[in-house]
Amino acid sequence: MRLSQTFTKTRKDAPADETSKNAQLLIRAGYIDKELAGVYSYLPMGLKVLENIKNIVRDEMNALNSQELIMTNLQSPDLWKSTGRWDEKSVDVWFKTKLQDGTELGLAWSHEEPILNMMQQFITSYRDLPTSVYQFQTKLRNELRAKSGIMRGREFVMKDMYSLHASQKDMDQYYERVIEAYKKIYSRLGIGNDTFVTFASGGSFTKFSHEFQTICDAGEDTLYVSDDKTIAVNKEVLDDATQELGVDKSKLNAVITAEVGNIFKFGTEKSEKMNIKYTDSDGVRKPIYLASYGVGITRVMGVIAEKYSDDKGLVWPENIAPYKVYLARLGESNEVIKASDETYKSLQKAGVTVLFDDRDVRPGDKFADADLLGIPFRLIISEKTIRNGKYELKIRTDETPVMIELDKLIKRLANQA
RNA sequence: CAGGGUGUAGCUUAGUUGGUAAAGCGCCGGGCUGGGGGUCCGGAGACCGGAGGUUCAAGUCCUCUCACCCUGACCA
Repeated sequence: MRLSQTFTKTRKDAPADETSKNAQLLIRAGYIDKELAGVYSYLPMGLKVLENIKNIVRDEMNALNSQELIMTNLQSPDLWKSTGRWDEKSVDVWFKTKLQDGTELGLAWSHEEPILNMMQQFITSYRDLPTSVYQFQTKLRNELRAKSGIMRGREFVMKDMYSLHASQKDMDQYYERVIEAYKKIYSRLGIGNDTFVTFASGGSFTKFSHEFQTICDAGEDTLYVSDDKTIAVNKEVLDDATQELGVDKSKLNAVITAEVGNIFKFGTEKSEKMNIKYTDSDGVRKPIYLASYGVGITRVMGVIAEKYSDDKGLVWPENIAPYKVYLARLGESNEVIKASDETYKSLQKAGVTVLFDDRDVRPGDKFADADLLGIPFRLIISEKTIRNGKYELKIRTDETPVMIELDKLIKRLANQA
């Protein structure tokens, strides 16, 4: 993409009404725009980041043989009434609306009931199990208070997966595979080392659920972690969980974290309430075992923005950066224009995503934008680099650049997909 | 939802005891520049969140209201 053709602009000042680091940086860089409190639009480059995160998650879900679909945002109250979750005393984040004829509708804050109801049409026999489906969906939640930029909004993107099984054992085994897949996801997203699988409250269906919590100052949770990082317990279940695990809680250290994923087993509780059943090999109708698995996609983006940034701006991990290279042309001579145009084409041809700063602005503006946007590699083409016959490459996190030949450069950048 | 705070140009802000709005950034035109948001000249851009009230006169005082932020509560 040529920067001269993008409509977004960077800015020096963050809006006064944004105090969270993630929103300040993302708005300054032109990745997102605030529409309402807790409601953000994703602009072209922000969307690229979001899609990159989704693609990593999608990849791992597909590897679990889960099938992607997409459910609706308008929901019928009937299903939710069957599980007692239409009542605002039970679920206090509902947005509710009406059709013109007065029929009540709910706006999707979750999709458990609708997705399971839909699945019942197809899953009727033990031969149909196990199966697993997932989606990336916009959830609408009437939170009393939105906060922390895109980390806790009233409208956000979530990946939710649901697995259906004929037995507890099968569900347990799949659940373990999902934990491993989640670990891979967070590792590929660049936050693996700071993300813990934790024991958390299981709500009414199971004693504990597992949360994936990432160390982040802007987070809302407190985790107690063992020195070797193998045990992590959410504060809300500290006493119960340490007792269950036989761990001395005084040996655990508190850290502030943000919840980036939550998985839990419903077992047969929910399918019994919703009457979701299959016919087993013995001809008996039995409730389906269910488990569900979420990843807060937009929240992950916020957490990464919080964690990977410095005083100059964002520092995207390579896997999710909107572009891999920021190609800055310094100078407006025909020679420099020609050389940079050619490099732009060569990189694209090699499959390297490039944001080409072809604007006629001062070098300082380009350096500042390259840093603020957080593109992993900055490549400079100028009279100087042309004279040297080499290109100047700087990694976002490095202080000093290196000089490199084009073929080596392309090899280096193209190999890092 | 409770408590606290803030609304003035696209953004960040200033605005005195009430007298019809000022600057920086950004934007437009031009000059000098050209490796870390440079500089100079000229210009456009705001019915001061909204409604009502007090007053000869309201950005400023009063009432109501809306929005946004923070702390807490809440958070399958």
